[in-house]
Amino acid sequence: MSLRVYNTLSQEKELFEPVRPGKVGIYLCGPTVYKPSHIGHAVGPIIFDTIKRYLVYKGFDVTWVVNITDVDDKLIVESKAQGTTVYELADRITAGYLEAIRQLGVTSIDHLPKASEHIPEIIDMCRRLIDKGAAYVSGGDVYFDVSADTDYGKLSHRKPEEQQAGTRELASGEKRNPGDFALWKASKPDEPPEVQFDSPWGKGRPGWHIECSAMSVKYLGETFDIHGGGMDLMFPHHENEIAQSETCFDKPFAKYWLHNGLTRFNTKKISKSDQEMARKMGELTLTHLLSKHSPELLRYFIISTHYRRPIEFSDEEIAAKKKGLDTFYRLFERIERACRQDPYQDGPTLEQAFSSTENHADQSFIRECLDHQLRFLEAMDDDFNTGGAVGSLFEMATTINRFIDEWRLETEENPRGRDLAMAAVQTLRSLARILGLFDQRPPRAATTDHLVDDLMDVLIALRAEARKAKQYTLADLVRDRLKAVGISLEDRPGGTVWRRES
RNA sequence: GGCCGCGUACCCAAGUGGACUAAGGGGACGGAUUGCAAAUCCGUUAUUCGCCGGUUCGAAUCCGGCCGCGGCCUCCA
Repeated sequence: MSLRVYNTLSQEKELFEPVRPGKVGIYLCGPTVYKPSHIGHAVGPIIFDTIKRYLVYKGFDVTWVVNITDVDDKLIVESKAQGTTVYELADRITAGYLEAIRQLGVTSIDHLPKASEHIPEIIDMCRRLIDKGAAYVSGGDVYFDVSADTDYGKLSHRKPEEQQAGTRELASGEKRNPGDFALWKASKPDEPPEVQFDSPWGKGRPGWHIECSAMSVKYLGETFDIHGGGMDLMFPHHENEIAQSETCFDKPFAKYWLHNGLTRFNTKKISKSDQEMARKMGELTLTHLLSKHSPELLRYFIISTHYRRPIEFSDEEIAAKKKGLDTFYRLFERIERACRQDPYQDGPTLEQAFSSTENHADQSFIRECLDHQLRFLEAMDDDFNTGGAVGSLFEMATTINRFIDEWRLETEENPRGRDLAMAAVQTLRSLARILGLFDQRPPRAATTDHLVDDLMDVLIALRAEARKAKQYTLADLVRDRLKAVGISLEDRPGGTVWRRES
């Protein structure tokens, strides 16, 4: 099977072949850390974490870089407004961002370079561009000369002269062309000292795009495989990165450009600065969402749609997705009861344990599960189609549930059947882990107070007595009252189990 | 105005030239199971993929036009 990825450069799906055989370099544009991260900021990290996991699964040696932009106009404005320093603000926001994505299972980032820690590299790159005649100094600023890049616009498929360039007034009488962009910005007198760096052109700070070019070269080389980011970054940010880097090194920059769709609320892009969005922003913040929903649910919500498609965020949709996730949690609980083994403990998969079985009844179950596995992998090979992959996990869950039903594994001793079912669950988990799901048992929503467990045992025992005596009114009363306080009872073949609804 | 993306059932969402079935989830309805529920399983819920044309033996899928929604061209994940 071969991996195909959609490349924004060519606007079609291409066969994925890394620049250096066996090795893959990925650069993802991270946040500018001036305000708390929102749900949209989590999409890139979650998708690319999944992409890296899949590439590693396929045997590639992957290096993944996510930048932190901590020197920028917005940070200067915001830190002043808050009466703090640029770095205090940046550190605080960065910490919140990293903690949020860590909770969301984004664990595979290799480097998290900060712009402020790469000033020498940035200055060096500016100097090289000036030496090449592709950039010019003007009043302490350094601008990239867009006309020096003959194929400028190839990523976003637009020509600079066709844009509404006249609308952009900026304080840039010094630019030769309206399309030229700042590589280096001269410090203004009122700017905080911590963002005034020495340079050959006087005190100043990096422009917006240059840090990505400088840092990607440092960690991934002049040419690397995958560059990612939100679709809103295609122009001008990514376009300018290409212009700088390719002009500087005379080599192709990133081979594949992957752009994720934007998260929307009420059909509008989250982070848009209108009043309605401003009012809603607090609720769309990662910190707030993580206090309301489990990280696994948020990750599953994002992963259940193809990454290029825009996602509409709503409480209704989150609630619907939660019910889907519960299907898997219930299956794991069921397996645990039937097999008296922890399904979150890694064990042999079907392929590992039952590759050559003679039993006919076993064979059809194994074949069915492996067929779902194949579908999962085919979906992932098709431009990381996580939505399709999730679908095959549901089908595998149904297959396993049916097997448990048909073989009555919950009530009848059947060691072989239980081994098969457990191995199938391990197969499912081995795939889900590529998506970053079901790696660990989700923490119990309730308090872990043993008194609650003991009291529930008492109630269930009393209700069992009532049922035995056919006092169903009483038995149902217990169940209804518990339901009202958020506890549901299930009378299963092996006994009554209870669950706290969260 | 230019460039880009999206439009599949009640909702979410795969599929992007022919097979398998237009996946899967939520919801609703019916059945098995259950004392009744819950959970689980089985079945039903798109003869049709925004609209109109075209190409083709064959189109949700390719081409053209139109309509609707959104993004970018200024800071954005």
